[in-house]
Amino acid sequence: MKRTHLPLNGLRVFDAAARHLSFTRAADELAVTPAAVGQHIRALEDLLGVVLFRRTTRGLELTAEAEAALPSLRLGFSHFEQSVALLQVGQASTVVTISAPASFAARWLAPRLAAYRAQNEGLSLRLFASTGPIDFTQANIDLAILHGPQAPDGQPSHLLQGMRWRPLLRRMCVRR
Amino acid sequence: MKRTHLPLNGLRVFDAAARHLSFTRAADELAVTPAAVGQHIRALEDLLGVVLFRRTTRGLELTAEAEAALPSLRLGFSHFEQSVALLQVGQASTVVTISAPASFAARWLAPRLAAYRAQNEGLSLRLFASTGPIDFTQANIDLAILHGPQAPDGQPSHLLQGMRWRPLLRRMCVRR
DNA sequence: TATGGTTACGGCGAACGTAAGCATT
DNA sequence: AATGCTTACGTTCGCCGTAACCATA
Repeated sequence: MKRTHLPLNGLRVFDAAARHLSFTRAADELAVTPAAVGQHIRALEDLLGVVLFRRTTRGLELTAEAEAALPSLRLGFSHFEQSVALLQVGQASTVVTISAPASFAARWLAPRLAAYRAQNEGLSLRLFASTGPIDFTQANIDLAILHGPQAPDGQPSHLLQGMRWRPLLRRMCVRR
Repeated sequence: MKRTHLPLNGLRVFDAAARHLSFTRAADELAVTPAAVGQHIRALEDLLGVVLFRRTTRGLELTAEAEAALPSLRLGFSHFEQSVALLQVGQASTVVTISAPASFAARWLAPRLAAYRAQNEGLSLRLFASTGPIDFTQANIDLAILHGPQAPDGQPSHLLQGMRWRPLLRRMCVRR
């Protein structure tokens, strides 16, 4: 089946139900009702033309087909989790990415940053030298320092040493 | 991020957009509009707090974070595809699973089946000896042969040699 | 002017919950 | 009775399309 048409949500429900061997407990994990789980599994079985579970009066048993497919499915989820984890590297609260003009970064910021780093064990600072106007949609910047006559489009800025220091929050924060 | 909360559909859109480096072409692949793709990507970026694409006026560029996450994401999809393929083993039109009483299978069916096999190169027949009443929700049976005074719950059946031969189609077929 | 991403808004259908039912222990 | 899957039915909300907008080449 082509990637475009994979029943992703159905597969997730299948994985949960198979791990718990119970629609009820799977529903609990997924924060839905058992009926919703049953509907997903039924839809998946109908779509693929394969019975996934033998329904016994006390719980479930996996069919041979389901058993065969589960290892790959779980590998798939593991890779998805890893992928999202990689996306969120730099999102950990201990990593801050700062953009600043190259000269300012070198002469003013870097020395103070070194001291700050020394005092904050475990805090990771990434420093980017900016070349032009900062666009928070262009990179994953947490904090930008730049200079100019005025802050663009009314974003909050603070005067810093005769320069303007602009704590332009990244979109994640700005948007509640 | 926990498996339960992975934004699966968003990740699929991300994968498509990253492969094409274009929301428009990704939308084409996914059979939706570019607006829908943009909405998914935006939602994913907001959810994860990560910018995935630099929007240039002519197309897209991947951010470093996105670049780092893509290999795992694609591995994940590959495993999902393999998993579904495994589920559908036995669904290929060249594989038919037949359930029949053990004695009937051995004495009547097996010899004829052998001949039929010989005449139909590439057709794979799986034969299951049934022990009790057939329940199509209990296994992945394509065709069941059994005997008794009457077919259960009005499912279509054909008289076969003084026994009742019941072509109880599996759910996939019955339900259009 | 053509291309392509962005935004606002409204409609529709899939997904869900509720509640009742059924089978088994 | 208690557990647990199933089914019917009504509702809701997420996804999508439309259409207008904006920026660049």
